[in-house]
Amino acid sequence: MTTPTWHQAPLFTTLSPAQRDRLERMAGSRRLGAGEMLFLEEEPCTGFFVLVEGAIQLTRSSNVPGAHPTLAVVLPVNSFAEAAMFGGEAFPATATALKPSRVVHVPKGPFLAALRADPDLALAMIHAQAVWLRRITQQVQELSTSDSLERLRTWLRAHLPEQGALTLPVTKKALAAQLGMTPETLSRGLRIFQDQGVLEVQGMQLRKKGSL
Amino acid sequence: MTTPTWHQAPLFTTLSPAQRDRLERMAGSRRLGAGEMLFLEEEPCTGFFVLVEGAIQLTRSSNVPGAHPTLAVVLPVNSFAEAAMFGGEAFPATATALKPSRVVHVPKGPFLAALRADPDLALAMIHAQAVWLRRITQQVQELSTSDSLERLRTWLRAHLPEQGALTLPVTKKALAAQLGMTPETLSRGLRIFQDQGVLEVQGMQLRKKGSL
DNA sequence: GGCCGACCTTGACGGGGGTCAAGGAAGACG
DNA sequence: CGTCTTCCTTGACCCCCGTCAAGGTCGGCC
Repeated sequence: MTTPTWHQAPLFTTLSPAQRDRLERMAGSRRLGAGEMLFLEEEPCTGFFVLVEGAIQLTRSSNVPGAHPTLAVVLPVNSFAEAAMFGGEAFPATATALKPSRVVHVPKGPFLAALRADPDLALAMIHAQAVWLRRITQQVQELSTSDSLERLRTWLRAHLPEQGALTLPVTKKALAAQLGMTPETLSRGLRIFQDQGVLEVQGMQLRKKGSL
Repeated sequence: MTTPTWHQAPLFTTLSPAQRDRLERMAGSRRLGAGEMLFLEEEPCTGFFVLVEGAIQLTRSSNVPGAHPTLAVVLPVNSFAEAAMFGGEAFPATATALKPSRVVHVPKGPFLAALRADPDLALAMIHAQAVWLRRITQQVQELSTSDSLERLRTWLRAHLPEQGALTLPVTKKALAAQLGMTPETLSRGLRIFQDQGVLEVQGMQLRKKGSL
Protein backbone atom coordinates (compact mmCIF):
# COMPACT_ATOMS: atom_id res chain seq x y z
CA MET A 1 0.00 0.00 0.00
CA THR A 2 1.42 3.33 -1.05
CA THR A 3 1.10 6.34 1.17
CA PRO A 4 -1.08 8.95 -0.50
CA THR A 5 0.10 12.52 -0.69
CA TRP A 6 -2.17 15.49 -0.23
CA HIS A 7 -1.37 16.67 -3.75
CA GLN A 8 -3.78 14.08 -5.07
CA ALA A 9 -6.79 15.96 -3.73
CA PRO A 10 -9.16 17.03 -6.52
CA LEU A 11 -8.54 20.65 -5.66
CA PHE A 12 -4.92 20.39 -6.78
CA THR A 13 -5.05 18.08 -9.78
CA THR A 14 -4.84 20.90 -12.30
CA LEU A 15 -1.83 22.57 -10.70
CA SER A 16 1.72 22.54 -12.03
CA PRO A 17 4.60 21.16 -9.92
CA ALA A 18 5.77 24.70 -9.26
CA GLN A 19 2.39 25.70 -7.91
CA ARG A 20 2.33 22.61 -5.70
CA ASP A 21 5.71 23.43 -4.28
CA ARG A 22 4.44 26.84 -3.36
CA LEU A 23 1.56 25.30 -1.44
CA GLU A 24 3.82 22.70 0.09
CA ARG A 25 5.92 25.35 1.74
CA MET A 26 2.99 27.02 3.44
CA ALA A 27 1.27 23.85 4.66
CA GLY A 28 1.56 22.05 7.98
CA SER A 29 0.59 18.54 9.04
CA ARG A 30 -1.33 17.24 12.04
CA ARG A 31 -2.48 13.93 13.50
CA LEU A 32 -5.78 13.30 15.22
CA GLY A 33 -6.99 10.51 17.48
CA ALA A 34 -10.43 8.94 17.09
CA GLY A 35 -13.11 11.27 18.40
CA GLU A 36 -10.78 14.24 18.47
CA MET A 37 -12.11 17.50 17.12
CA LEU A 38 -10.16 19.40 14.50
CA PHE A 39 -12.18 22.58 14.74
CA LEU A 40 -15.44 23.75 16.24
CA GLU A 41 -18.32 25.60 14.69
CA GLU A 42 -18.08 29.37 15.26
CA GLU A 43 -14.35 29.09 15.85
CA PRO A 44 -12.31 31.60 13.82
CA CYS A 45 -11.26 30.08 10.54
CA THR A 46 -7.50 29.68 10.22
CA GLY A 47 -7.39 28.02 6.84
CA PHE A 48 -8.56 24.85 5.17
CA PHE A 49 -7.57 21.19 5.32
CA VAL A 50 -6.78 18.16 3.25
CA LEU A 51 -7.51 14.75 4.70
CA VAL A 52 -4.68 12.33 3.95
CA GLU A 53 -5.69 9.38 6.11
CA GLY A 54 -8.65 8.38 8.27
CA ALA A 55 -12.15 9.87 8.17
CA ILE A 56 -13.62 13.22 9.20
CA GLN A 57 -17.25 13.97 10.00
CA LEU A 58 -18.62 17.45 9.42
CA THR A 59 -21.57 18.33 11.65
CA ARG A 60 -23.54 21.38 12.66
CA SER A 61 -24.93 21.99 16.09
CA SER A 62 -28.52 23.15 16.39
CA ASN A 63 -30.98 24.59 18.84
CA VAL A 64 -32.27 21.07 19.45
CA PRO A 65 -30.06 19.72 22.21
CA GLY A 66 -28.20 16.56 21.26
CA ALA A 67 -29.03 16.80 17.58
CA HIS A 68 -26.04 17.09 15.26
CA PRO A 69 -27.00 16.86 11.62
CA THR A 70 -24.17 15.45 9.56
CA LEU A 71 -23.28 17.48 6.50
CA ALA A 72 -20.79 15.05 5.09
CA VAL A 73 -18.18 12.45 5.86
CA VAL A 74 -14.84 13.30 4.30
CA LEU A 75 -12.58 10.47 3.14
CA PRO A 76 -8.98 10.59 1.80
CA VAL A 77 -7.82 12.33 -0.26
CA ASN A 78 -10.12 15.35 -0.15
CA SER A 79 -10.05 18.93 0.97
CA PHE A 80 -12.64 20.49 3.24
CA ALA A 81 -13.51 23.85 4.78
CA GLU A 82 -12.26 25.63 1.65
CA ALA A 83 -15.48 27.58 1.41
CA ALA A 84 -15.33 28.55 5.08
CA MET A 85 -12.53 30.99 4.28
CA PHE A 86 -14.83 33.14 2.18
CA GLY A 87 -18.29 32.83 3.62
CA GLY A 88 -17.19 34.53 6.79
CA GLU A 89 -14.69 34.63 9.57
CA ALA A 90 -15.82 31.49 11.38
CA PHE A 91 -16.08 27.80 10.57
CA PRO A 92 -19.66 26.93 9.68
CA ALA A 93 -19.39 23.38 11.02
CA THR A 94 -17.57 21.15 13.47
CA ALA A 95 -15.00 18.62 12.23
CA THR A 96 -14.55 15.41 14.21
CA ALA A 97 -12.22 12.52 13.46
CA LEU A 98 -14.14 9.25 13.17
CA LYS A 99 -10.88 7.30 13.36
CA PRO A 100 -7.18 8.12 13.75
CA SER A 101 -6.51 10.60 10.98
CA ARG A 102 -3.86 12.75 9.40
CA VAL A 103 -4.63 16.15 7.91
CA VAL A 104 -2.66 18.84 6.14
CA HIS A 105 -3.43 22.41 7.12
CA VAL A 106 -3.18 25.23 4.59
CA PRO A 107 -3.19 28.59 6.38
CA LYS A 108 -5.62 31.24 5.22
CA GLY A 109 -3.41 34.26 4.62
CA PRO A 110 -0.76 32.77 2.37
CA PHE A 111 -3.34 30.82 0.46
CA LEU A 112 -5.42 33.90 -0.29
CA ALA A 113 -2.30 35.60 -1.58
CA ALA A 114 -1.59 32.62 -3.81
CA LEU A 115 -5.16 32.76 -5.10
CA ARG A 116 -4.77 36.36 -6.20
CA ALA A 117 -1.53 35.63 -7.96
CA ASP A 118 -2.63 32.50 -9.72
CA PRO A 119 -5.74 32.36 -11.92
CA ASP A 120 -5.44 28.59 -12.34
CA LEU A 121 -5.53 28.05 -8.62
CA ALA A 122 -8.56 30.32 -8.37
CA LEU A 123 -10.35 28.33 -11.05
CA ALA A 124 -9.49 25.07 -9.30
CA MET A 125 -10.92 26.59 -6.14
CA ILE A 126 -14.12 27.57 -7.88
CA HIS A 127 -14.42 24.08 -9.27
CA ALA A 128 -13.93 22.48 -5.86
CA GLN A 129 -16.64 24.68 -4.39
CA ALA A 130 -18.98 23.73 -7.20
CA VAL A 131 -18.46 20.07 -6.35
CA TRP A 132 -19.37 20.73 -2.73
CA LEU A 133 -22.38 22.71 -3.80
CA ARG A 134 -23.60 19.79 -5.83
CA ARG A 135 -23.10 17.36 -3.00
CA ILE A 136 -25.01 19.46 -0.50
CA THR A 137 -27.71 20.25 -3.06
CA GLN A 138 -28.15 16.55 -3.67
CA GLN A 139 -28.54 16.08 0.06
CA VAL A 140 -31.31 18.67 0.24
CA GLN A 141 -33.13 16.91 -2.55
CA GLU A 142 -32.92 13.54 -0.90
CA LEU A 143 -33.84 14.80 2.54
CA SER A 144 -36.96 16.50 1.28
CA THR A 145 -38.30 13.90 -1.14
CA SER A 146 -37.04 10.39 -0.50
CA ASP A 147 -37.94 8.32 2.52
CA SER A 148 -35.19 6.65 4.46
CA LEU A 149 -35.33 3.38 2.52
CA GLU A 150 -34.99 5.24 -0.75
CA ARG A 151 -32.01 7.24 0.52
CA LEU A 152 -30.31 4.05 1.61
CA ARG A 153 -30.97 2.46 -1.78
CA THR A 154 -29.44 5.48 -3.54
CA TRP A 155 -26.36 5.32 -1.35
CA LEU A 156 -25.93 1.60 -1.91
CA ARG A 157 -26.27 1.97 -5.65
CA ALA A 158 -23.60 4.65 -5.64
CA HIS A 159 -21.12 2.81 -3.44
CA LEU A 160 -21.52 -0.95 -3.86
CA PRO A 161 -19.14 -2.52 -6.38
CA GLU A 162 -20.70 -4.64 -9.11
CA GLN A 163 -18.91 -7.64 -7.72
CA GLY A 164 -16.98 -8.17 -4.54
CA ALA A 165 -17.70 -6.67 -1.16
CA LEU A 166 -17.62 -3.13 0.16
CA THR A 167 -16.03 -2.58 3.55
CA LEU A 168 -17.72 0.35 5.25
CA PRO A 169 -15.15 3.11 5.80
CA VAL A 170 -17.01 4.29 8.92
CA THR A 171 -19.34 2.84 11.54
CA LYS A 172 -22.98 2.26 10.71
CA LYS A 173 -23.84 4.89 13.25
CA ALA A 174 -21.89 7.48 11.24
CA LEU A 175 -23.37 6.23 7.99
CA ALA A 176 -26.85 6.59 9.40
CA ALA A 177 -26.10 10.18 10.41
CA GLN A 178 -24.79 10.92 6.95
CA LEU A 179 -28.02 9.58 5.44
CA GLY A 180 -30.17 11.64 7.80
CA MET A 181 -31.60 8.76 9.81
CA THR A 182 -31.05 6.95 13.09
CA PRO A 183 -28.96 3.78 13.47
CA GLU A 184 -32.17 1.87 14.20
CA THR A 185 -33.74 2.89 10.92
CA LEU A 186 -30.56 2.05 9.00
CA SER A 187 -30.50 -1.37 10.62
CA ARG A 188 -34.10 -2.00 9.65
CA GLY A 189 -33.43 -0.86 6.10
CA LEU A 190 -30.49 -3.21 5.67
CA ARG A 191 -32.63 -6.05 6.99
CA ILE A 192 -35.33 -5.35 4.42
CA PHE A 193 -32.82 -5.57 1.55
CA GLN A 194 -31.41 -8.77 3.02
CA ASP A 195 -34.87 -10.30 3.29
CA GLN A 196 -35.46 -9.36 -0.34
CA GLY A 197 -32.30 -11.29 -1.17
CA VAL A 198 -30.55 -8.40 -2.94
CA LEU A 199 -27.92 -7.71 -0.29
CA GLU A 200 -25.60 -9.63 1.97
CA VAL A 201 -24.40 -8.09 5.22
CA GLN A 202 -21.61 -9.48 7.39
CA GLY A 203 -20.44 -6.94 9.89
CA MET A 204 -18.88 -4.09 7.93
CA GLN A 205 -18.89 -6.09 4.69
CA LEU A 206 -21.70 -5.39 2.24
CA ARG A 207 -22.15 -7.45 -0.91
CA LYS A 208 -24.54 -6.82 -3.77
CA LYS A 209 -26.60 -9.87 -4.74
CA GLY A 210 -29.18 -8.54 -7.18
CA SER A 211 -30.39 -5.56 -9.14
CA LEU A 212 -30.38 -2.90 -6.47
CA MET B 1 -39.51 53.33 -7.20
CA THR B 2 -36.22 53.21 -9.07
CA THR B 3 -35.47 50.48 -11.54
CA PRO B 4 -32.69 48.29 -10.21
CA THR B 5 -29.75 47.41 -12.39
CA TRP B 6 -28.12 44.04 -12.45
CA HIS B 7 -24.83 45.55 -11.32
CA GLN B 8 -26.21 45.67 -7.81
CA ALA B 9 -26.06 41.89 -7.45
CA PRO B 10 -23.75 40.81 -4.62
CA LEU B 11 -21.53 39.04 -7.12
CA PHE B 12 -20.53 42.34 -8.71
CA THR B 13 -20.29 44.74 -5.81
CA THR B 14 -16.51 44.53 -5.61
CA LEU B 15 -15.94 45.20 -9.30
CA SER B 16 -14.65 48.41 -10.83
CA PRO B 17 -16.68 50.32 -13.43
CA ALA B 18 -14.33 49.08 -16.16
CA GLN B 19 -14.92 45.48 -15.16
CA ARG B 20 -18.64 46.07 -15.14
CA ASP B 21 -18.54 47.52 -18.61
CA ARG B 22 -16.78 44.44 -19.81
CA LEU B 23 -19.55 42.26 -18.40
CA GLU B 24 -22.20 44.60 -19.71
CA ARG B 25 -21.04 44.07 -23.26
CA MET B 26 -21.29 40.29 -23.08
CA ALA B 27 -24.66 40.11 -21.34
CA GLY B 28 -28.15 39.81 -22.79
CA SER B 29 -31.57 40.41 -21.30
CA ARG B 30 -34.73 38.35 -21.32
CA ARG B 31 -38.31 38.55 -20.05
CA LEU B 32 -40.32 35.67 -18.62
CA GLY B 33 -44.05 35.21 -18.05
CA ALA B 34 -45.41 33.68 -14.86
CA GLY B 35 -44.86 29.93 -14.86
CA GLU B 36 -42.40 30.08 -17.73
CA MET B 37 -39.25 28.03 -17.39
CA LEU B 38 -35.87 29.64 -17.89
CA PHE B 39 -33.92 26.41 -18.05
CA LEU B 40 -34.45 22.76 -17.29
CA GLU B 41 -32.42 20.37 -15.22
CA GLU B 42 -29.95 18.36 -17.33
CA GLU B 43 -30.09 20.99 -20.05
CA PRO B 44 -26.63 22.09 -21.25
CA CYS B 45 -25.48 25.10 -19.29
CA THR B 46 -25.10 28.22 -21.43
CA GLY B 47 -24.10 30.63 -18.73
CA PHE B 48 -25.50 32.13 -15.58
CA PHE B 49 -28.19 34.68 -14.75
CA VAL B 50 -28.99 37.73 -12.70
CA LEU B 51 -32.59 38.31 -11.65
CA VAL B 52 -33.53 41.97 -12.03
CA GLU B 53 -37.27 41.78 -11.45
CA GLY B 54 -39.80 39.16 -10.37
CA ALA B 55 -39.07 35.85 -8.62
CA ILE B 56 -37.44 32.60 -9.71
CA GLN B 57 -37.86 29.21 -8.11
CA LEU B 58 -35.06 26.66 -8.32
CA THR B 59 -36.24 23.06 -8.10
CA ARG B 60 -34.87 19.60 -8.69
CA SER B 61 -36.84 16.77 -10.14
CA SER B 62 -36.65 13.41 -8.40
CA ASN B 63 -37.52 9.79 -8.86
CA VAL B 64 -40.68 10.38 -6.86
CA PRO B 65 -43.23 11.43 -9.47
CA GLY B 66 -44.70 14.87 -8.85
CA ALA B 67 -42.25 15.77 -6.11
CA HIS B 68 -40.11 18.82 -6.82
CA PRO B 69 -38.01 19.84 -3.85
CA THR B 70 -37.36 23.55 -3.86
CA LEU B 71 -33.72 24.51 -3.42
CA ALA B 72 -34.29 28.21 -3.20
CA VAL B 73 -36.41 31.13 -4.30
CA VAL B 74 -34.31 33.83 -5.93
CA LEU B 75 -35.38 37.45 -5.51
CA PRO B 76 -33.97 40.63 -7.13
CA VAL B 77 -31.16 41.49 -7.34
CA ASN B 78 -29.29 38.19 -7.20
CA SER B 79 -27.35 35.92 -9.46
CA PHE B 80 -27.99 32.21 -9.80
CA ALA B 81 -26.62 29.17 -11.60
CA GLU B 82 -23.08 30.55 -11.28
CA ALA B 83 -21.88 27.27 -9.83
CA ALA B 84 -23.54 25.29 -12.60
CA MET B 85 -20.86 26.45 -15.03
CA PHE B 86 -18.17 24.59 -13.12
CA GLY B 87 -19.76 21.55 -11.56
CA GLY B 88 -20.47 20.09 -14.97
CA GLU B 89 -21.87 20.67 -18.36
CA ALA B 90 -25.54 20.65 -17.37
CA PHE B 91 -27.79 22.72 -15.13
CA PRO B 92 -28.31 20.92 -11.81
CA ALA B 93 -31.80 22.35 -11.31
CA THR B 94 -34.83 23.76 -13.07
CA ALA B 95 -35.58 27.49 -12.95
CA THR B 96 -39.20 28.58 -13.10
CA ALA B 97 -40.58 32.12 -12.96
CA LEU B 98 -43.07 32.50 -10.11
CA LYS B 99 -44.24 35.82 -11.56
CA PRO B 100 -43.40 37.94 -14.60
CA SER B 101 -39.66 38.41 -14.40
CA ARG B 102 -36.69 39.94 -16.10
CA VAL B 103 -33.27 38.29 -16.12
CA VAL B 104 -29.85 39.13 -17.49
CA HIS B 105 -27.95 36.31 -19.11
CA VAL B 106 -24.16 36.15 -18.96
CA PRO B 107 -22.83 33.63 -21.49
CA LYS B 108 -20.42 31.00 -20.29
CA GLY B 109 -17.50 31.34 -22.69
CA PRO B 110 -16.80 35.05 -22.44
CA PHE B 111 -17.31 34.98 -18.70
CA LEU B 112 -14.79 32.19 -18.20
CA ALA B 113 -12.29 34.19 -20.23
CA ALA B 114 -12.95 37.21 -18.04
CA LEU B 115 -12.43 35.09 -14.94
CA ARG B 116 -9.00 33.98 -16.11
CA ALA B 117 -7.96 37.52 -16.86
CA ASP B 118 -9.26 39.10 -13.69
CA PRO B 119 -8.31 37.81 -10.22
CA ASP B 120 -10.76 40.17 -8.54
CA LEU B 121 -13.65 38.77 -10.51
CA ALA B 122 -12.52 35.24 -9.64
CA LEU B 123 -12.43 36.12 -5.96
CA ALA B 124 -15.91 37.67 -6.18
CA MET B 125 -17.06 34.47 -7.80
CA ILE B 126 -15.58 32.35 -5.04
CA HIS B 127 -17.27 34.54 -2.49
CA ALA B 128 -20.65 34.23 -4.19
CA GLN B 129 -20.33 30.46 -4.23
CA ALA B 130 -19.47 30.44 -0.56
CA VAL B 131 -22.67 32.35 0.17
CA TRP B 132 -24.69 29.75 -1.72
CA LEU B 133 -22.90 26.98 0.08
CA ARG B 134 -23.84 28.50 3.40
CA ARG B 135 -27.47 28.89 2.42
CA ILE B 136 -27.81 25.30 1.26
CA THR B 137 -25.88 24.03 4.26
CA GLN B 138 -28.28 25.88 6.52
CA GLN B 139 -31.14 24.23 4.70
CA VAL B 140 -29.71 20.77 5.32
CA GLN B 141 -29.40 21.56 8.99
CA GLU B 142 -32.96 22.75 9.29
CA LEU B 143 -34.42 19.91 7.26
CA SER B 144 -32.73 17.30 9.38
CA THR B 145 -33.23 18.73 12.86
CA SER B 146 -36.11 21.18 13.11
CA ASP B 147 -39.74 20.23 12.75
CA SER B 148 -41.94 22.22 10.42
CA LEU B 149 -43.16 24.69 13.04
CA GLU B 150 -39.60 25.45 14.04
CA ARG B 151 -38.54 26.03 10.43
CA LEU B 152 -41.44 28.42 9.97
CA ARG B 153 -40.49 30.28 13.15
CA THR B 154 -36.90 30.63 11.93
CA TRP B 155 -38.06 31.99 8.61
CA LEU B 156 -40.44 34.47 10.22
CA ARG B 157 -37.76 35.71 12.58
CA ALA B 158 -35.43 36.28 9.65
CA HIS B 159 -37.94 38.08 7.43
CA LEU B 160 -40.54 39.89 9.54
CA PRO B 161 -39.77 43.56 10.15
CA GLU B 162 -39.78 44.72 13.76
CA GLN B 163 -42.73 46.94 12.96
CA GLY B 164 -44.96 47.20 9.94
CA ALA B 165 -46.11 44.39 7.72
CA LEU B 166 -44.28 42.06 5.38
CA THR B 167 -45.88 41.41 2.02
CA LEU B 168 -44.99 37.92 0.87
CA PRO B 169 -42.94 38.14 -2.32
CA VAL B 170 -44.33 34.79 -3.50
CA THR B 171 -47.41 32.65 -2.95
CA LYS B 172 -47.75 30.66 0.23
CA LYS B 173 -47.55 27.54 -1.86
CA ALA B 174 -44.06 28.53 -3.02
CA LEU B 175 -43.07 29.55 0.49
CA ALA B 176 -44.16 26.16 1.80
CA ALA B 177 -42.05 24.42 -0.84
CA GLN B 178 -39.07 26.55 0.11
CA LEU B 179 -39.50 25.53 3.75
CA GLY B 180 -39.75 21.86 2.88
CA MET B 181 -43.39 21.38 3.81
CA THR B 182 -46.82 21.24 2.17
CA PRO B 183 -49.17 24.24 1.88
CA GLU B 184 -51.49 22.54 4.37
CA THR B 185 -48.79 22.33 7.01
CA LEU B 186 -47.78 25.95 6.42
CA SER B 187 -51.36 27.03 6.83
CA ARG B 188 -51.69 25.15 10.11
CA GLY B 189 -48.44 26.63 11.35
CA LEU B 190 -49.54 30.19 10.65
CA ARG B 191 -52.81 29.49 12.45
CA ILE B 192 -50.96 28.30 15.54
CA PHE B 193 -48.95 31.53 15.72
CA GLN B 194 -52.12 33.55 15.23
CA ASP B 195 -53.88 31.67 18.02
CA GLN B 196 -50.91 32.40 20.23
CA GLY B 197 -51.41 36.07 19.43
CA VAL B 198 -47.88 36.68 18.15
CA LEU B 199 -48.74 37.06 14.48
CA GLU B 200 -51.36 38.73 12.33
CA VAL B 201 -52.17 37.36 8.88
CA GLN B 202 -54.26 39.15 6.26
CA GLY B 203 -53.80 37.55 2.89
CA MET B 204 -50.20 38.13 1.86
CA GLN B 205 -49.61 40.61 4.69
CA LEU B 206 -47.84 39.29 7.78
CA ARG B 207 -47.42 41.42 10.88
CA LYS B 208 -45.39 40.64 13.98
CA LYS B 209 -47.30 41.13 17.21
CA GLY B 210 -45.07 39.69 19.91
CA SER B 211 -41.73 38.07 20.63
CA LEU B 212 -41.84 35.58 17.81
C1' DG C 1 -9.81 -15.40 31.35
C1' DG C 2 -13.48 -11.73 32.92
C1' DC C 3 -15.26 -7.21 32.88
C1' DC C 4 -16.78 -3.11 30.59
C1' DG C 5 -17.97 -0.20 27.14
C1' DA C 6 -19.18 0.72 22.17
C1' DC C 7 -21.84 -0.71 18.54
C1' DC C 8 -25.53 -3.11 16.46
C1' DT C 9 -30.16 -5.31 16.20
C1' DT C 10 -35.01 -5.97 17.11
C1' DG C 11 -39.51 -4.91 19.28
C1' DA C 12 -43.22 -1.69 20.85
C1' DC C 13 -45.12 2.77 20.96
C1' DG C 14 -46.43 7.47 19.73
C1' DG C 15 -46.42 11.77 17.20
C1' DG C 16 -45.49 14.82 13.37
C1' DG C 17 -46.84 15.68 9.11
C1' DG C 18 -48.11 14.03 4.37
C1' DT C 19 -52.25 12.83 1.74
C1' DC C 20 -57.02 13.00 0.49
C1' DA C 21 -61.17 15.52 0.36
C1' DA C 22 -64.30 19.34 0.86
C1' DG C 23 -65.29 23.77 0.91
C1' DG C 24 -64.17 29.23 1.07
C1' DA C 25 -61.90 33.39 -0.97
C1' DA C 26 -60.07 36.10 -4.44
C1' DG C 27 -58.95 37.45 -8.91
C1' DA C 28 -59.23 36.79 -14.37
C1' DC C 29 -62.03 37.07 -18.08
C1' DG C 30 -66.02 36.62 -20.98
C1' DC D 1 -72.76 39.85 -13.62
C1' DG D 2 -71.60 34.64 -13.62
C1' DT D 3 -68.12 31.23 -14.27
C1' DC D 4 -63.66 29.23 -13.92
C1' DT D 5 -59.40 28.69 -12.02
C1' DT D 6 -56.05 29.07 -8.59
C1' DC D 7 -54.93 29.61 -4.04
C1' DC D 8 -55.81 28.98 0.66
C1' DT D 9 -57.87 26.79 4.77
C1' DT D 10 -59.61 23.20 7.75
C1' DG D 11 -60.78 18.42 8.97
C1' DA D 12 -59.97 13.29 9.07
C1' DC D 13 -56.97 9.57 8.45
C1' DC D 14 -52.78 6.98 8.68
C1' DC D 15 -47.97 5.82 7.84
C1' DC D 16 -43.13 6.63 8.42
C1' DC D 17 -39.67 6.96 11.56
C1' DG D 18 -37.79 8.76 15.93
C1' DT D 19 -37.66 7.29 20.70
C1' DC D 20 -37.28 4.14 24.45
C1' DA D 21 -36.01 -0.27 26.09
C1' DA D 22 -33.88 -4.77 26.06
C1' DG D 23 -30.66 -7.84 24.69
C1' DG D 24 -26.65 -9.56 21.55
C1' DT D 25 -22.00 -9.13 19.72
C1' DC D 26 -17.44 -7.67 19.54
C1' DG D 27 -13.86 -5.67 20.79
C1' DG D 28 -10.16 -3.34 24.36
C1' DC D 29 -7.80 -3.84 28.59
C1' DC D 30 -6.38 -5.20 33.17
